Amino acid sequence: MTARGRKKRAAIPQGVVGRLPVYFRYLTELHSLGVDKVSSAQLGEALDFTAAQIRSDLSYFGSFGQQGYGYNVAELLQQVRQILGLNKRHSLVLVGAGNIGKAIGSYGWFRAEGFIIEAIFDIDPHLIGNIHGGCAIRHVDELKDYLQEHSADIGVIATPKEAAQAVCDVLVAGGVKGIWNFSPAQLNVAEGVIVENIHLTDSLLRLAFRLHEREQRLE
Amino acid sequence: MTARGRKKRAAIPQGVVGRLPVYFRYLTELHSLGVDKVSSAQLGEALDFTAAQIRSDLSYFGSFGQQGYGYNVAELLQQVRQILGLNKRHSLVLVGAGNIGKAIGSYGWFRAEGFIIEAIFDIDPHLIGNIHGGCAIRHVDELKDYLQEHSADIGVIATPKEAAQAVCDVLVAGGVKGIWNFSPAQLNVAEGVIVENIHLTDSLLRLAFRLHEREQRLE
DNA sequence: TAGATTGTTAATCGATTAACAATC
DNA sequence: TAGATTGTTAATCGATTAACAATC
Repeated sequence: MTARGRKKRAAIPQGVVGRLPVYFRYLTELHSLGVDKVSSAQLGEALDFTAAQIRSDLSYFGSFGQQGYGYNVAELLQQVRQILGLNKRHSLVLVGAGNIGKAIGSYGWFRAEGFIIEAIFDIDPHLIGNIHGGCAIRHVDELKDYLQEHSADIGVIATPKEAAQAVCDVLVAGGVKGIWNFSPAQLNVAEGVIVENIHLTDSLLRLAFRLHEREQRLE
Repeated sequence: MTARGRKKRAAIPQGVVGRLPVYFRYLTELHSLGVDKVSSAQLGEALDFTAAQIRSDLSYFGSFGQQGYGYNVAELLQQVRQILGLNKRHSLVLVGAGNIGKAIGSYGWFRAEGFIIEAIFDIDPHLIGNIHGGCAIRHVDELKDYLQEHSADIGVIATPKEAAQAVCDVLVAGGVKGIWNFSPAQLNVAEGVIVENIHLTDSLLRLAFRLHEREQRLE
C-alpha cells in the first residue's frame, strides 16, 4: 500500500476514536493561536500520549506529516475534520426541553460545527410553543409525523429514564442514524444505528470509585 | 491468597472501572424488580459482556458468588456499592448555575446516593441569592473563603471554558480531592487530585465519526 | 548536507476469553 | 447426589511502544 493510500474499511479501534476528538480540540487551539507546525512529540507532550501512539493513530487514515518537519497544523486540522465527518452538515432533533435539553440547545459550538438543531420536542404542555434557539418547542406526539416529513441524522434524547426507550424507538423508526443519549437508560436500537451515551451517573460513580480507591491507598 | 482475600492495592484497570457503574445500574434494577439471584452468564447476556469478563472484574475485589448458584443480587449490589464508595456521604460544591449546573443541582439521584450539593457559586450578579435545590447561589468570589470554612470532597465545574482552569485552581487549593468537569477545558491539577470529565463536544464528535465511518462502509 | 521526524514494523505489554478444577 | 456455576489459570487477542529505515 502506498503512503497516501487509505486503509480499506478496517474498523477503527475504540481507543483511536476516543482520541480523535482530543486531537481535534488541541489542533483547533493551536490553529487559533497561529501555530503552524507541530510534531508528534509536541502533540504527545501536550496531550499526555506517546508520540508513537499519535503517529500510529493518524496512520489509520493516511499520511499527513513530513519527515524532518512534522505536521502542518492547518492541514492536519483540516484532515481531522474530514476524518470526523465535520465537513458535512448534521441535522438534529432534540427530545426533552428540560435543563439538559436547554443546555444543549443553547451551546453555540454545535451550530458552529454544523450540528443544527432542527426541532425540539417535549411532553410538557406549558413548554409547547416556546421558542428556544430559534426553534419552537413541539409536543412529542408530533415527533413521528415530523420525522416523516423532515429527515434527521441524529436524535438527541434528554428525557427522563422512563421515556427514553419509547422516544428512541420513534426516532429510529423515523430514520435517524445516530442517537445521542443523555438519559441513564440503556437503549436498544436496530442493527446499524449508532448510540453515543452521556451517562452522568456512571461518570460520577467512576469519580467516586477513584476517590475511594485513592483514600485506601493513602491509608 | 485465599478466596475471600482482597487483592493488595493493585491499580484497577480503566476498563474495569468503566464497567463497575454498569454493573451497579443493572443490579439496582434487578434488585428493584425483586430478582434475587443472577449468574455471570445472565449478567453478561443482559449487559453484552462475556461471563468470564464479569467474573474476572469482580475477582479484583473479592469472591462474591457461590459455585452452582451464582450471585445473590442484594448481596452483590451491596458489595458493588461498597467497592464504589457509595456507603459514605460525599459533599459537593457546584460552580456555575447555568443550564448544566441547574440540571446537576436538580437531579435527585445524586442526593439519594449520598452526593450532597452543599453550595452553589456563579459569577452572574442576577443569580446571586436565588435558591436552587435548597442552596442559595453565592458569588464565585466567595468560593475561596467558603472552602476554608467548609470542606468539600468534589468540585463540580459547570462554567464556560474560559473560567474553568481558574475555578479548578481555587477548588484544588481549597482541598477538594476530585473534580467533576463539564467544561470543554483540559484541566491541570495537582498530583493526586482526580479529574473526571464530561466532554459533550468529544462525545458528539465520536458520534459524528461513527456515523461518517458507517456511511463509508455502506457506500 | 546534517538534523529531524515521519510512517511502519517488530517487540512488548496488558486485557479478554476459554477452559476447568473446585465446590455449592 | 448430579448439575450448575464460580474463581482462577493459561491461551489468545489486541493495543501500545520502541526502534529504525526512509526521507524531507
